[in-house]
Amino acid sequence: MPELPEVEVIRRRLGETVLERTIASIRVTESNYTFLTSPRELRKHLVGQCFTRINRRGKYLLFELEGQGCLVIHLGMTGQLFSSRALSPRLVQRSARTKGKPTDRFEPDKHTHLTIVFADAGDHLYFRDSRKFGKILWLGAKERSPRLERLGPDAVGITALQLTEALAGRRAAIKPLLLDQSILAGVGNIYADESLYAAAIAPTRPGQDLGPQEITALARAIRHVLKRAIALGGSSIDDYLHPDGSDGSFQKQFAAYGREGQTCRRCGGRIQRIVMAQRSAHYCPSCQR
DNA sequence: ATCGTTGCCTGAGGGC
DNA sequence: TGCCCTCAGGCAACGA
Repeated sequence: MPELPEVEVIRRRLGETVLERTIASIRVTESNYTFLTSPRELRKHLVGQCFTRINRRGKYLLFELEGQGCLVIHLGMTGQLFSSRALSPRLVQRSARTKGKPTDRFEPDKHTHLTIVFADAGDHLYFRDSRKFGKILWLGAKERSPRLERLGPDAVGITALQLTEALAGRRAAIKPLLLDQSILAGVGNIYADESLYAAAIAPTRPGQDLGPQEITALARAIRHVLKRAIALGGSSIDDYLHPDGSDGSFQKQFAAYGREGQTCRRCGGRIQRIVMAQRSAHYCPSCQR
């Protein structure tokens, strides 16, 4: 599930595929996919234009057209963005499965909702999203999107002061608070668990009960965990892959997430999984306080 | 204002 | 082998 590090890695690596190339056409699959901006409208804005820059806000990617606005993409749970040159056995297997026939390379399938074709006849860009939680919309230069306006400060640069202000008066547990994109933008379930582990704070602690030292430690842990994950290319579990089809490797470094029943690397205790706000939280009850 | 819950969606994996 | 069930979770919308 793409969170800030995965989205950032895609942002950095997608440049060579999409920047400064004239868009020839936009293809939509059999799609009953819900485009927040209709494909017709997207075509109107994009065809004949070039993306000049890719920005990121939390988990949102913003593909800018100089001065005109941007194509906004949120990957949701299973969204993927990759080049038609991507060679990935996993990807090929999946498209073969959904197409019901064996193929030796990726072919757009029923989950491939959008294809951006460039005029230079090089590779094109696919957006694929089996669970359809992803979002695609056009945002004009002077338009504002409530989705983006709502976002809190970007998690990778979160300061102790920002976190202190955000947590003041919050009775809810710290774990669901970290997942709230209006508090800080970019953290999802994996990195919330990993950050709380790194800061040795239990996910069940009410936000307002964290002391200054704990908040400082937590802010530092969030920044550190996210940067380290970016450096390792993100976490490839389930659907996430790089635009070229390769995998990230941060999943090999998980200390808490997905390690239920395994030994805590810090204190030798046992990692536990509990459910909070309908989501799993993994932590070590003996050293996360 | 804040908090917790629900629904959206489909593939994977377990049990039988 | 195949069927049914449950689970995964980002986010908006909802009710309390």
